Amino acid sequence: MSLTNETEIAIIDAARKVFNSKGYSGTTMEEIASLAKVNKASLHYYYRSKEKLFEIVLTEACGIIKEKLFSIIKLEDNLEVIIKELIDEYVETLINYPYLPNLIINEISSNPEKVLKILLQDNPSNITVLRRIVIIRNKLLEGNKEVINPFDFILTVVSINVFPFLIRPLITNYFRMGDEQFNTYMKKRKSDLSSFILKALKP
Amino acid sequence: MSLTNETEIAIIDAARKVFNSKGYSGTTMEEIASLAKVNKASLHYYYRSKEKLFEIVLTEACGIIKEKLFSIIKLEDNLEVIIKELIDEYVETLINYPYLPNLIINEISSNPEKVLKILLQDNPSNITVLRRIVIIRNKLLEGNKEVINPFDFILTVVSINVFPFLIRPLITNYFRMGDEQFNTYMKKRKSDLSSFILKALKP
DNA sequence: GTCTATAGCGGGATAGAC
DNA sequence: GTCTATCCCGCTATAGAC
Repeated sequence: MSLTNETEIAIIDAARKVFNSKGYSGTTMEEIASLAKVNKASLHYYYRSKEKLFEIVLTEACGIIKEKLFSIIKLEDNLEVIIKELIDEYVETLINYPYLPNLIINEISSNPEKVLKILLQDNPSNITVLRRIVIIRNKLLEGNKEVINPFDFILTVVSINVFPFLIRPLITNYFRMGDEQFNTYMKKRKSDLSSFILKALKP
Repeated sequence: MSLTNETEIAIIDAARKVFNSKGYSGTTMEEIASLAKVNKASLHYYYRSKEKLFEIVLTEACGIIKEKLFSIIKLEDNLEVIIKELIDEYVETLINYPYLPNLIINEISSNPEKVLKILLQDNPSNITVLRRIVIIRNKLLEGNKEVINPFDFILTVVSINVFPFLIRPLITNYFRMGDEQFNTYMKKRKSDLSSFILKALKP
């Protein structure tokens, strides 16, 4: 699965897009093939089945989440830096990989155990997320800021960052904006959010 | 479509559940029928087609959103009361109608215009949401609290409340909790959230 | 109004030519 | 490695008995 071949890449690229907007059962191999500009049979030649193709897209998505969004925060940073980096990390990742949220949320509602398994594999103790929580807890305690528990805090930050991307089509449609405008808005929102959150944590 | 009939209700109840967890194309009429304990042909007898059945479930869901989540805030309340009520409204509604978030999010990614249309119909100027934004803006200004623009503010509050319900299966699986425990957690979180947000708004 | 049987088709998958 | 043709299952939908 080295993806050196042009056709292979074209298929995966197309698969991501279609799976993202239509979900697993909503997409047809036909549609992926036509978007990738290859023959339907080629999909099976390269990836055996629809299931396997989806598996690859899903695993890849979880990989990005693990790599980009579960990454450990540096211990030496202060809370302000940590929050800014956390928000930055999320917004930039979701702008670069816009198909991530829908893909994962869809799979969570039909196969939560599967998503959990992929997210935790090679990492059975889920060390990075737990460490992140612990580090944040310590930072909160340092400043006597423990009005909120660290899991709640992470959940809140993730919610604020991910949810707007989930309802992006609604927002862009309502305000008649394009994707670039939406991205600009989300980027601008980063600094507003971090000052909002920091203020909430002040003792 | 008066839903006086037991069978009719059983079908709709089943349809909501299946459409929620599997999405439109992931659900089969067969599955709805067996969950409702009626014959497959009865679904067509009562609702003509899968499409029409889904339409009803979707419209009903949007109706709940309009009625419960777009409702106008009382002008005379202060910001603290408004925020508490907003959060309360969301959490209680999502606990009572757990299928709402997935259903809508799914449809947003495939048919954003359709969702917008249903949400705005009988309400073309989208007056309640706009009024809510305006009221909150005024309340923010009263207290000199305008660090955040009111649309951002609404988006943040909605994100914080809705997102956890979207990843509920992940949370309940990871922490090995049941739905009741999850609901208790979300209820407890209400007061934490409102003090968190209020703090963030302090000048 | 509820059942069984079946029509009809869309879509995943494969065979086999090139 | 890429194409066309085709198989075949599963699903929506309907006909028709009861």
